Formats: sequence, structure tokens, C-alpha cells
Amino acid sequence: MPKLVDHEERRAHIIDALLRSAAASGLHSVTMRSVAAEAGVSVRLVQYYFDTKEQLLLAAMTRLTTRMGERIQRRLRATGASTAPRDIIEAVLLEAVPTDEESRAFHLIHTEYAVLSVTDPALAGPAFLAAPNEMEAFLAAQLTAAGATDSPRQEAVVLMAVSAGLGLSVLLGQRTPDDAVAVLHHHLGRILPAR
Amino acid sequence: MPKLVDHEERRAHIIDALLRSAAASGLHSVTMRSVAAEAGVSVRLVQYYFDTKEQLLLAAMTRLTTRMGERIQRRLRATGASTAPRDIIEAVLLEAVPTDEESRAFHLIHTEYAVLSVTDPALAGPAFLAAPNEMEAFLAAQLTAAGATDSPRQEAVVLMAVSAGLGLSVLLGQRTPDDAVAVLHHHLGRILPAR
DNA sequence: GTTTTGGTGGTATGGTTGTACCACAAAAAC
DNA sequence: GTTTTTGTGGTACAACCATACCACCAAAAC
Repeated sequence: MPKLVDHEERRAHIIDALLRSAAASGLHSVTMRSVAAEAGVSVRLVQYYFDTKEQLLLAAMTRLTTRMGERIQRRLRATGASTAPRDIIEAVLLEAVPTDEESRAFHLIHTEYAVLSVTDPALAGPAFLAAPNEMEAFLAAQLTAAGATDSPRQEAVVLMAVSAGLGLSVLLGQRTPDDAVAVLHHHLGRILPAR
Repeated sequence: MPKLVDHEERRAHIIDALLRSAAASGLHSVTMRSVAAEAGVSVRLVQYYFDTKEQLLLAAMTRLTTRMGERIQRRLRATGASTAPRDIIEAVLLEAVPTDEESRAFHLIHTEYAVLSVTDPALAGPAFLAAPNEMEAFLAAQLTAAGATDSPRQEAVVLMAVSAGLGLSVLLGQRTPDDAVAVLHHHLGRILPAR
């Protein structure tokens, strides 16, 4: 059985093309043709590596959440050796604010997927709930460690909501990234002891 | 010039059909045909009253934001004669949490429009920013009246974000409406003096 | 060297979508 | 009573979409 190409690499290449295409003109406008063109391959190849469009979209969603997790991990490592809860919480929440063009594209597509999953049964399921739930528990633990509140779970939910809400408002052009970051700082300063 | 039918009524009827159709299977899946079928009229009639699909979508969006405003106004009146800032703020923010089926459909479609407007130039513009900005200023004024914070604007932004974020998480099935309401209460209790 | 088999291109097909076009009825205008 | 004008239906059309199908090449297996 001859194996000339790395399947996983090809798949990743095509998925990245999809993400670029979706970032440019919206997830709703990606077609097999547009993805193929963006990836510089024939439509047949996209079919070959992802039988159907639904599977392509599913694979892209998986890759997206994976990368999202990596971004958060990187942020956490970038805080250095600081284990102060406030630093950790801040790092995690700031990741949800789209600053550079890449993270903007990232969060746009992620939000499009999330909204789509409400009505599209193929995208539904726990795929979109696992990561946020995990994150919420993580934040609650950090808040407990900081000893800043007597109801860490509710406070964690507030943090998740404010982070998502701010991110969305930046996407919509309602707020600048800087403004969102400032608001987040202000809120953290209110509920947490100073660094 | 004969005028047998009330144009505005017909338009409203068709738009409502669109909203029902969108609530059922997503804004992305509404077509001229599906709207016509839901409204019980021919496709030609939809064309007649809204030349193009783009104009139909635009009109539906306008009607949606109008109705959203009405819902908030109704909530405000329902608080009775209470002019306590906390009551007012609570009433306004609770409107963003989808509880009954109608408000769920409402917010789903509204969110779909918002996300769509990021990439679709036809939907873009200040249409989606005016109402939230107005609301933000209103909340800031109420916070000032309550004298609960020294930076009412930032606190108002946090309120808007947490409200939008909670609403979205309920839509995604991540939280029950009751849970979201409880969290909102908790947060308001934290930043505002008791009633 | 022949035969599988993985990888690729091109193209046909059936279905759907938005919109344009044609016809017609009936109320109003004159 | 004739002529506009408004409202309505049906249908045709061009574009596009996802997918199925056919052909071919080259590397590997034997």
C-alpha cells in the first residue's frame, strides 16, 4: 500500500484553508469550491480527504477548539512563574478578547459555529459545552484560592459571561479591544485583591 | 389608484413568517420559498412586497430590534411605580435571558443577525450598535443614580457584557434560564446596595 | 513485469436558490 | 364602458451547490 502523502498534514492544510475562507467572508459562505480554491487543490481532493461537507465542517470545528485550548495554554505559560490567581485569571480571560487579526478571525468563526450549533443538529452535542464547563470550574478553583468571594461558582460564571460578552462586542465593532481590556481589568480589580 | 390591502399589514405578516421560520431552523436556512410557505402565500407575493431577499432580511432585522425595544419597555412598565435603580437595572438585564420559547427564538435570531452582520456588508452599519450604546448610557445613568460605583461607565459595560454572555450561554444550553437569573441576581447584589 | 492500490483531475448530475418574466383578475379612474 | 393600476399566481432561467462517477497516473507489492 503506497503512501506518498501525509494524510494528517493534507487534512490540516485544507482545514486551514477553510478557516481562512471563513474568516474572510463568514462561515456561511464557505463551499467545497471556495475551500478547494483557497487551499490550491481540486474539489475532488477535498472530497477525498473529507468525504462530505458536514465532516469537513466537523473536523474544522474540532481543530478550532483544539487550537483555542492551545492559545489559552500558551497564555498561561507566558505569565511566567507567577501563580497568583489574579494573573492566571487575567491571562485566561484576556484570551477571549480579539486583539490581533488572527485572534479576531478565530473568535469570529468560533462564535459562528456556536450559534450554528443551536439550530443545526449535526453540530450540536456536548462538543461546545465541555471546554467552557471545564474553564468555569478552573476559574472557580482560582477564585477559591484567591479567597475573594464566598460563592466562587457564581462569580466564575460571571467572569465567563463578561469575557464572552466583551469578546462579542469587540467583534461587532461596538468596542475597541483596548476598551474591552480596560473594562476587564477594572472588573478584576473590583472582585480580586490587588496583585 | 385602488388600494385593496394594507401594505404594512401584509409586510408584517410575511416578516413574522420569516421569524417563525428562522426560529425553527436557523436564519441561514430561510429562503424565499420557505418564508412564502410559512406565510401561506406565493413566492411571487414575497417578491412583490420585498423586492429582493436582502431587503426582506433587512426589514425583518428592523422589526426585530423594534420589538426588542418594546419588550424592554414593557418590562420597565411592569416593575410598577418603583424607580429604584436596582429594580430598573434588573428589569432591563433580565430581558436578555431567554426564558419562554418566544424570547428564546427572539434572542437566537437576534444573535444570528449580529454575527452575520460582522461579515455581511449589507447587514452592517450602525443598525446593531445604536440600541446597545443607548442602553449602556442608560445603565450608566442608573448606576450613577444609585451611587454604587465611581466608574459607572465601565460598570455599565460589564453589565451589558454579562447580560449578553449569560443570554448566549442559555441559548447554547450551557446554563438553565433559572441559573442565569440567579447569577445575575448575585452580581447585582454585589455591586448595588440592597433594595 | 504485471497487478493492485493510493492519490488526483475533470466532469456530469440532481437539486435548490434568487430573481425575472408573463399572464390575468379586479378595483378604481375617467 | 373603457382604460389604468394594484395585487396575485405560475413558471422559466441562470447560477451555484454538494456529491457521484469515470479515467488516469504512479508507486508499491509480488
